[in-house]
Amino acid sequence: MASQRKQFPFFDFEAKWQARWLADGVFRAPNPGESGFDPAKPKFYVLDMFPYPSGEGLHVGHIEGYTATDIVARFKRMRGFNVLHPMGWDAFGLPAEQFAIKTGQHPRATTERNIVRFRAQLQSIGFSYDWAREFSTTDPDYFRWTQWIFLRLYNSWFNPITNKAEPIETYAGEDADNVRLAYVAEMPVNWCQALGTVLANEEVVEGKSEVGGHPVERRPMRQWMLRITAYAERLIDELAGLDWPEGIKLLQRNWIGRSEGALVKFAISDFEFEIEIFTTRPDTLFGATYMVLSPEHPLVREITSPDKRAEVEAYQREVGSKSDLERTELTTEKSGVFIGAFAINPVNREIIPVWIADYVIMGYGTGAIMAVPAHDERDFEFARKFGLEIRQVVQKTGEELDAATPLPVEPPRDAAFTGDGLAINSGLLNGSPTAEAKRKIVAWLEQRGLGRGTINYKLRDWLFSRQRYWGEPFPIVWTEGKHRALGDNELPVVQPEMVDFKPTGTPDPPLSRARDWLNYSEQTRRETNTMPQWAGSCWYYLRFCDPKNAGRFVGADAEAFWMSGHQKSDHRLQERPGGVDLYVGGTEHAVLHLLYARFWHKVLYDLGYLSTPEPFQRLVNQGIILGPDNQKMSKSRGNVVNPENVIAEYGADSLRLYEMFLGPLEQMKPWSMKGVEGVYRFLGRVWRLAMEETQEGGWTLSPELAEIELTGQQLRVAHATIRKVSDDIESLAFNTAISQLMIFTNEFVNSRPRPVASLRILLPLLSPFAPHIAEELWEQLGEKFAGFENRASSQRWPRHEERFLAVDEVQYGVQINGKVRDRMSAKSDASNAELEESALAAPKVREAIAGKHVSKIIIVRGKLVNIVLAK
RNA sequence: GCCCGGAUGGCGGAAUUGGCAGACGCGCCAGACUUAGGAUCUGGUGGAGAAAUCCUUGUGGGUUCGAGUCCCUCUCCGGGCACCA
Repeated sequence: MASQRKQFPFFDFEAKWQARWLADGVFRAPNPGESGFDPAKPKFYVLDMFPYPSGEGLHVGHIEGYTATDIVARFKRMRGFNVLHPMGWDAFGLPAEQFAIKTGQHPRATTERNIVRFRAQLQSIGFSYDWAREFSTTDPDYFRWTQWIFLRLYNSWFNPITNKAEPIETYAGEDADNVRLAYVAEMPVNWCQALGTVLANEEVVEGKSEVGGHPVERRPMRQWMLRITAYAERLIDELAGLDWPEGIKLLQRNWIGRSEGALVKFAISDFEFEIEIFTTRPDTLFGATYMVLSPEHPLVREITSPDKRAEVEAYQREVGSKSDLERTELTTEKSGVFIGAFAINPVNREIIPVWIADYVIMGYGTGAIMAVPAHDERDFEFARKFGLEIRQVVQKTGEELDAATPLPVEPPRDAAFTGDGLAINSGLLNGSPTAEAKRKIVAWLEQRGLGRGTINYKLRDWLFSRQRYWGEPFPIVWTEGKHRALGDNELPVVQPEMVDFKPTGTPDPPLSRARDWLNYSEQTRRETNTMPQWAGSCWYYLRFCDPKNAGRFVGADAEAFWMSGHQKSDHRLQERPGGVDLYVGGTEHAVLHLLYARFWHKVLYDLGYLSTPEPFQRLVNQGIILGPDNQKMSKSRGNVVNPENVIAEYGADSLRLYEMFLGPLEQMKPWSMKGVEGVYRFLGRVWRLAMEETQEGGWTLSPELAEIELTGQQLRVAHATIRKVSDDIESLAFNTAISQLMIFTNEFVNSRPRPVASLRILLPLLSPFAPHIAEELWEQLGEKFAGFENRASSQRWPRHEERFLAVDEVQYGVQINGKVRDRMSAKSDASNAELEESALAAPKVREAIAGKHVSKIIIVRGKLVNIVLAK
């Protein structure tokens, strides 16, 4: 294969154009106020999820998303937009640190080497990034502002009255430390001994670390937390206005997990205590036959009866020693212990037993529930196992309910009924449908101060500290056990140079060994945790707007321009909500990066630093590219396609084109080398539209080229192509855009002489997809023909004209009872009566309808005539 | 278990959103040019059948003049969540 002669000399011109684009700064996007900035052009911000520069280099999955955005960026530029299309590096993280430990090199050194490789690879594919905006999250000039944003979080609180973040000075309560958006808490966290760090829930898969598969245990530790829960409501509500895939919105909604319900207070018999429970089914209060507390619930110690104490403590120990893995594996078998206490049901003063069980968890709601076994599956299972009463209080609608003669109702035997129905056995609620019963009982509880309606969220606060070296240090110092923020003027806080940055094997972070650095002053020590990798990616899209700004995280003018919501389309001024106009990346970030970034963005917006409430207006997820064997690409399967090999064999344009031709962007699809050859041959045909091979094996302009008019058919194809390619790029349907470019090329391949004008149309259309070959042919043609000035990539995008698309004869299908029986052609302006007439005259139709009665005729103009026969 | 998404020729995929299923590409077959073809070009190519014709969008039903597209049932594949009260 390697010896095969190339269809066109991509190896000569691809690198040449890449160098020229860079040297001439063709894709520089000047900011407002800079020279070359044109305020008349509307802005378009098209962003990739920037990569973690691993040692593996770029893979084909990166390139899929990056090519898609590059096509859009190039297209929008040609359409007259100010296009912001940046690239950078998300370079903090565990792999770099682990690799550094293994090889004994500093993570900064290996990171920099990986960045050089990634940059070279991206440039070898011809992406039109504005490289002047490149940065890495590991640059002190960048993470100084990451730390600065952390200080904004630390120095603000969420005011529930205004429903937004405000400076901490506006908080009138006692201890501001209780409400800061960044706070310290002692809590059980995922500790991984082997990695020597805590991990976020998302970094733990089935009880093991996602990286390396090491065991993870729960351990209470003092950690930094971010109060993302304060934004739960807005993070859900404001999804509505975003142009995101519905699936991703749903994923975020489920992750945040909003549920409406009520808090209800149960008094404890013989104690002063009350226990508050959360329920989504207050309408079933009359069916509560026992109560369950989480084993970790603080009141358990207070109300357990002396004779149950030993048993209760044993159960607590047993649960506490279980890993999350064991706890979830045991979902089938319920366990629990009666603690010898009784609660009083506020609606009927009934005395019910209080249990503890690990199916109630401390982190959700109040860590306590009322159990209604007849109408909750878990309670049902538990009640059956321990022989507790099951009392039906909701009747399925459809079952006849006789209000006069209530109700010897059989308790359910095999399953709980969890649906909506009519309340029964429920005092004042009897006969009410579920929704109404909920309203009634909540009002009843609120009147008596026994409870209230509320909304609960699954979302937890974000564990924000890691015991690592290779991350952003916190701009925090500790004096006598009190934390305090450093001043903005003390940023950046840079990690000390360390030779040994291995995990300590204890919860003490590596930075705790940096003696000199650690001592901020005589009395004061630095915080030694570092931030998680997500920190840097929470705001990088903002920094891209103004990456060199030394005085602010992003200049106000630059932010207002690139993140603005006003967007002038070609035809009219549109009001849009603003933010990044197109953001492309993988689904794996659906609930992590994308949620975290929205949270930070809203805080900064609330505090007046930003002009828009949401960062990413339109989001698109590219589908995974599978190996040729239809399996996920992985080294162990040996089915990984290396893009470097593809470029060497077929060129960068073929690689770009193939990844886009493969199928719809958002769909999962397998790689095929044969497919690469297909688009490669197509580019060869494009090349030969303009070029002819010489005796010596070089290339010269084709002598067939001439300044002649396009035929009617050629014009029709050309303008249909302009229209389809334009529409398809807007809707990111690149595969069909490319097939239309193929149709165009096939139309002209055999025309001799060949109109040069065809290339004036084709090359600009092709240039977003295959920019190198388009530039090269444009330049070659300019040697001899007029109308090939500048570069293909800087041409105005062609416009189609409807008049060239018109045809005067249209083919119709003629159906009988919906089945095609014949075809006919008709003038495009033929009347319906004429169409009917000629359809009925079609030979096969006459045959078929002979002796039958035509009951009606349906005409779809331009498509078909359907003759319906009476039965 | 629950929630999303998907299933169309030998293969990747098209189908203006209810209107002639299979665009474009791969593969395959035949031909042209050629010392040669694993280059290029031309033609053919959903299945069955000699043909007329019949069948065909995972399964089974329904709505409609007309269904890949809408509704219901089931099967399989991919992803997410997983005692969230």
